[in-house]
Amino acid sequence: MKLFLIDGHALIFKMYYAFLGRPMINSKGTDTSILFGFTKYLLEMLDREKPTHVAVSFDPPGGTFRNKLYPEYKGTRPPTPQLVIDALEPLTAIVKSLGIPVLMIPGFEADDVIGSMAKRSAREGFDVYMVTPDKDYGQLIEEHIFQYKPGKGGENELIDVKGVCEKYGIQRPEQVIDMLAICGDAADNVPGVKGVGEKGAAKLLQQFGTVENIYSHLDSLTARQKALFEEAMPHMALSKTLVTIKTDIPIETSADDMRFGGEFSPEAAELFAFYEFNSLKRFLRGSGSAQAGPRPQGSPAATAAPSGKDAVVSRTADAAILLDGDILYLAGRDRVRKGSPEEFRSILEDPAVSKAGFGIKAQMNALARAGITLRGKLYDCELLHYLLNPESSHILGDLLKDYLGVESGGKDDSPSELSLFDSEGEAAPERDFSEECGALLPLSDKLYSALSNKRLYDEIEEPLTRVLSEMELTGVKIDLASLSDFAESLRKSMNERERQVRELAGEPDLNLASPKQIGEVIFEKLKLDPSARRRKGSWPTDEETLSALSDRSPIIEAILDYRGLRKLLSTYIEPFAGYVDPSDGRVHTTFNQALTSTGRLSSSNPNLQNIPIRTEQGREIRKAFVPENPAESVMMSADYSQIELRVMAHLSADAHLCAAFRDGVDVHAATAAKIFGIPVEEVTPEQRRIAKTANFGIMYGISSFGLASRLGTSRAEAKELIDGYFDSFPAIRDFISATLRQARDNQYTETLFGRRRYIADINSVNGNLRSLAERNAVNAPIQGTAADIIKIAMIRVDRCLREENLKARMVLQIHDELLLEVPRSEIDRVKEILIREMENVIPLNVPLKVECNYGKNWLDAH
DNA sequence: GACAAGAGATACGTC
DNA sequence: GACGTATCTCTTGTCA
Repeated sequence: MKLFLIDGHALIFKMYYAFLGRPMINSKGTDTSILFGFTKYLLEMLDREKPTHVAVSFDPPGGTFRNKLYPEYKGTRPPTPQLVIDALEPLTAIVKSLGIPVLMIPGFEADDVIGSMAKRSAREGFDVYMVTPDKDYGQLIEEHIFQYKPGKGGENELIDVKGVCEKYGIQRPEQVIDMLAICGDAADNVPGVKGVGEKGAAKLLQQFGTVENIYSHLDSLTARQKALFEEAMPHMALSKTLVTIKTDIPIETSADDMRFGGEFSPEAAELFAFYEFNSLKRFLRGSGSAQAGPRPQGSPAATAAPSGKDAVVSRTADAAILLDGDILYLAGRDRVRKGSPEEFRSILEDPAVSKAGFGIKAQMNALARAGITLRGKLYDCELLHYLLNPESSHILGDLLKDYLGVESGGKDDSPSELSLFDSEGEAAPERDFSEECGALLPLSDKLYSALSNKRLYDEIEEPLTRVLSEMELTGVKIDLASLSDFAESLRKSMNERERQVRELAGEPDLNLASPKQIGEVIFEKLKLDPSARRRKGSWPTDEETLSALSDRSPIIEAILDYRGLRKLLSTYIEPFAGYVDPSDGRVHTTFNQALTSTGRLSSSNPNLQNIPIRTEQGREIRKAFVPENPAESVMMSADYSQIELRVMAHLSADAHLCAAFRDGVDVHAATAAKIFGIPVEEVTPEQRRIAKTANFGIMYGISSFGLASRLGTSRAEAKELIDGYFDSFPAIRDFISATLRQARDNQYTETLFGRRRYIADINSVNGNLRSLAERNAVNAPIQGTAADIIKIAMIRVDRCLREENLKARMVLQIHDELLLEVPRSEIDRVKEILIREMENVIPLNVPLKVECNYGKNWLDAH
């Protein structure tokens, strides 16, 4: 892993001087020299060095701790040129638009931030490159920390431990501190020992090691040197402090926040157009709709740069919106307005006005239905809070209370009614939400500031909202006519089964849907299993229990058949008619983006993520998912092959599992070969099945008990299998222990992209709770990373389809699968896009593999 | 005491 | 491991 930490101020100054004689002025008369030079240098460096992680640090406005220690610090410098001051805000916006976090901590200079981040990251296993011409950084260099020094004419110098020691004639890089303290620094107005320069200092340091040790041996110095050092004595400690770069300031930004995927936000294109960086546009390949044109009122800088005074909570959105029925509330920082959506159309559609809100997707859909496109960056408090803690409840009233101390709501409102836009989409009648809307701005500021990994919001959840909104609005066509034929035959079989069961039971009025009645018949009347015990006062009649009794009586098979048929009819067939929108004949599900604890989406009203596929009869239902016009379009499905197992292979870096995926072999068979210690050709289907169950079981953090029940073996055998598995794949055992340790220490686990799930019960004294927590702890990063990956893929696929003006539309996401409706003329192109974008979301230790097929309906698309 | 609404349990579909 | 839905069954609330 390669982390580039860029000293933003140093680079700004470098560019200031570089363009001093020949400024670049754009068509609007703005001097863009520094912005252009900086951006060009940055992009070229990224392109050349291909870092995996990047961050830029700027000095914060206002003084630092050094000024407090020594008011004359940097006191001799001429005032900062206005061009440099003016460049800071726009550069912050540009850097952020390139997907690079800006590190700025009040009271500390960029070098302290970089020093602390460099040391921390080196400990975390990074090779760190500090991009700066400043010689002070030499003190930070160590085995995995380098100084990357921009030189003249595009040449860059890489300084390592050996390099810095040779340069100053010292033994250790830390001695740079002593060196600077002795020599002083005219630019920073650090006094040092007057009369002793680099050469003299190097000689003394070679002999004595440190400034302190020199003072202990003053008598060994020449008389002149002794006098000079004695004179400098009173301020030497201060000099040393001033030149020592801090390496221990806590920085919130995590490694994942700095991950650099070469993905630039659409704002980058807008900014490049605005500043007329025409020659740099080539770097923005495939990065969003570039809407050229001027940006009003200085946004996005307004949303980007934290003010020096209030850096803890930065301002996020420009306006807040809240749509309640036909009333739109629109809040600025000073007042709230109320009116019809149409009255606020221009603001709603203005991409330069960022908006705070709560549950924005539903409101975006409602606006879209009114012909209004909600544009601009969104700060959805529900989503932000979901990222902060996915498992807590996200209720606006509660958030206002918890984060702002605002008791909102009229006297008549019970707190639960404050949950706006619940499934009914209905808020309390005649309630005025002005107060809530006004509070959304400070709330979004706080939530966003509280987020440790902002990229997860900025680059995944926020852009995904629009994609999901589009998908919901598009909907999917269901061929009700074909379903009704199928339903008729199912109903016949079901009724026949019902008749059989009642006859075999001798109960003409038996309700087969009642587990209570079924239990009584099986265990009390027919006594099919005398050894069975009631659990929690009722007889167990689940499929597993009943299947075990299938040879005792034909009634068992008939009951199970009945249940299967009934499930299909009542869950997947009969309700569909009610979900079809009469205006377009399509079903519009709702994707809940802020619900699951792992980061997956869920689908409801209806749930289109659990349409049957396993059984022959169930699969039939998928035939009803068809394109709008079969002559023109097809259904296309693209699904990740074994994504969670691949994620586990990556996270654990297990050599065998990774190799199996890289070689493209059957992983379950390879697993079996390893566990059973036999050549892969000799693996039997049964052994493969066991290995497959084990693979999934391990991922779910399954217990020996759970595995035994899945495999239908004893706990002892299952335990043996697990042990054998871990012996064969020790890296996975290590991964699980490390994950559990992390969960115990932090109370949370994280996905590859930094999505957190809190594991509250991980240290519980209740064994059951603790075991469940442990399984959650292991499962969440795996399932969650897979969820992050497909979310990113959806955003990119959506972008590609737009950029190429394709008519193909995503209609469903089923966790590891995307379903699209694709015009026949676009089949090849869309297939190419799907495979490319989905497989290349992020490079892992193993390849991501996508299967893509199409057909006249969803079933045929597999 | 009848009825409705809500909560919880059970079962089962998907990934 | 993560979900959503249908159904039954029991409890609680409301009204006469």
